[in-house]
Amino acid sequence: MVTIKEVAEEAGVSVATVSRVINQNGYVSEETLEKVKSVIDKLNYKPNSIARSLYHKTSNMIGLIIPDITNPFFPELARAVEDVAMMYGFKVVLCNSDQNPEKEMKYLDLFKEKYVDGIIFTTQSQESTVYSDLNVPIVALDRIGDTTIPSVVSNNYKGAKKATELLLQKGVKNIAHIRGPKNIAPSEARYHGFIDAVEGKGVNYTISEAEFQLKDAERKAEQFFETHTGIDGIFCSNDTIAAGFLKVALKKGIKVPEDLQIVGFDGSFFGEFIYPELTTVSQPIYDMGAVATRLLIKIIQGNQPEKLLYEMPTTIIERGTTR
Amino acid sequence: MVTIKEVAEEAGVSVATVSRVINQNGYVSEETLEKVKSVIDKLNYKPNSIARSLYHKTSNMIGLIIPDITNPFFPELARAVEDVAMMYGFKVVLCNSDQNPEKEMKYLDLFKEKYVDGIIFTTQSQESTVYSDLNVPIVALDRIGDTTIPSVVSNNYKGAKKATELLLQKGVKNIAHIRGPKNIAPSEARYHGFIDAVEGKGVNYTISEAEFQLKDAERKAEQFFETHTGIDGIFCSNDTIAAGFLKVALKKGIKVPEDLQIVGFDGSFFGEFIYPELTTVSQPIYDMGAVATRLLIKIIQGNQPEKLLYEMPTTIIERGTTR
DNA sequence: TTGTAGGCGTTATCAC
DNA sequence: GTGATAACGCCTACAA
Repeated sequence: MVTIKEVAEEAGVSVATVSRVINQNGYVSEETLEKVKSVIDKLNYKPNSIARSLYHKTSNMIGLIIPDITNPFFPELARAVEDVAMMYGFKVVLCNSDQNPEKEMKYLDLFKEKYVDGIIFTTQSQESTVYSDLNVPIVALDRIGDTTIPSVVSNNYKGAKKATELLLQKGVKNIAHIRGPKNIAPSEARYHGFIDAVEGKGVNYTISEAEFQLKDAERKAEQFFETHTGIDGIFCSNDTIAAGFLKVALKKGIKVPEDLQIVGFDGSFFGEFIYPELTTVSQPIYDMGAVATRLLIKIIQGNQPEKLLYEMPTTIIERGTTR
Repeated sequence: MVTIKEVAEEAGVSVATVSRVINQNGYVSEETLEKVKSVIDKLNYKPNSIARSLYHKTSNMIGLIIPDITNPFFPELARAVEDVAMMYGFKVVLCNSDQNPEKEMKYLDLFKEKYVDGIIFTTQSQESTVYSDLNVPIVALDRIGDTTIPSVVSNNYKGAKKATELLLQKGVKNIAHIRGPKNIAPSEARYHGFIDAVEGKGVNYTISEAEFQLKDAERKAEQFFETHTGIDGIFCSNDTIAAGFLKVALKKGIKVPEDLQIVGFDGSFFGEFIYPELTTVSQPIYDMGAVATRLLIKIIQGNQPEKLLYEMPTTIIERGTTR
């Protein structure tokens, strides 16, 4: 690694002058400017960002905490964060928390040590690690509750309500909702959306529960179809659950969408991989990541956010599992 | 952020002593040890890793370059790298190169600036950015060609051969291979595996090509089924292509696996999401990431790798798309 | 317009 | 056993 000192020597000037050239501040004569620039090129000098960080207490890095990159929801989100951060000259450090508060704390410490300029975190669980006193700009993604932190979420309640209404409007008479885990905020919101769509409408409905995992969904589906008959519409709390129920239904010879209609939630890419293709409530995942990142950068740059809650709209994508 | 100096003052000792306590080297009397430790706890002092990096020219960070985290192959890989790195006290910076050499170079510069201790890169294209002269321990994942760099790959050739032989053994008479792009090494290796399995065996075979993307695969599948009749077995270069072909086949009312058998490659998670479940050649993705990371850390710690090429075995997972 | 020097937080060498 | 102190690479008052 070539240092600023070497550049200075080679150019026959002081390090201060080189520094001025790099940072384009202070006075530098045209002549020395050219000279220094050419030496920088010649030596392929790149300022050491560690040293810079030490001085500025800033790193041009954004820390991103997600539960698990292996969960299909997050790669796109992470990608959006990276892309936008990149555009503004920030780098991203990505960490998987596994919803484990200890791991989360560990990463937060890491971030502080590394002088990250800001943090975006996505954690669907409701137990709150302490984010308030860490004195770094922060934005929450897909999380509600902590009303003091600027948040970007999609409208889970409304999306779920619309999805349920779609099923009813398509003629479903006996509807089921397979809800997600109780301690996960979006799952809760979707449940309420469903309830508010069916309550008082004179339709039969039933509620089951499954984890956001294929294996568990399949297991629950097996049980479900044995104990429930006559169900002709299911709204699942996410696409993974929907995929599990669809699979089991097909295996049992149930005709989809003729005899059973299914709607998922998320707009995961794999919804198009399966056949019939999954009708789903699509979240603007990439946009959510992009909005959150822009918001964070704004705060980093010293501007106050205009509002604390950014609710992003969901859209229904009608595909093969509804008529 | 509380600094070593503040701890020293509070404890009534010099920074040198505090440093000794933190790093557990040099002599410190039992008494001062206790004193300093308690102050560290009380002030919740964490050594600043930027300052450490500056001194040590080391960062406890590993740089990971992948083409695109949005491609289902990579999240698991990234996860493995992170998990193993974590176990050894390293952090991971993840970057998406989009197979773009410029972006790659940019990240490599970033890594050098940040004193990363080592780099793992995965790039399926064969054009080689210059990795040799960057003077940082490096390991290649899923890439062949540059024989000077320690590499971890799965046995694409052998897996493809086995997959093809499986189809033949299941009674397939008219077999097709949908190969991946020509400039991607694994796709090339799988092609050769297929060829070597069918050549001279007296079976009819045909070759088509598709991108590793669902939309393109579907388009190619539409064309394929129109121009080819009597095909009763297809080996696809990856699971995404297989998913596309399966979808179109089902749409056309072709019975799978009765009239058409399909085998994919990768062992992507979504193979279980579709119905019938995809028979596939599974790569030990997580293990590949883990092995590469351990290898890298070994090199970082100054040990020479025993060999330059680590070939990981593939396994066939027979599921619903074969009889 | 340019250079000197102190400081960012930590570690390691060398005195004491 | 412990404490100054120089050094890591860079930036910026302040001096010249």
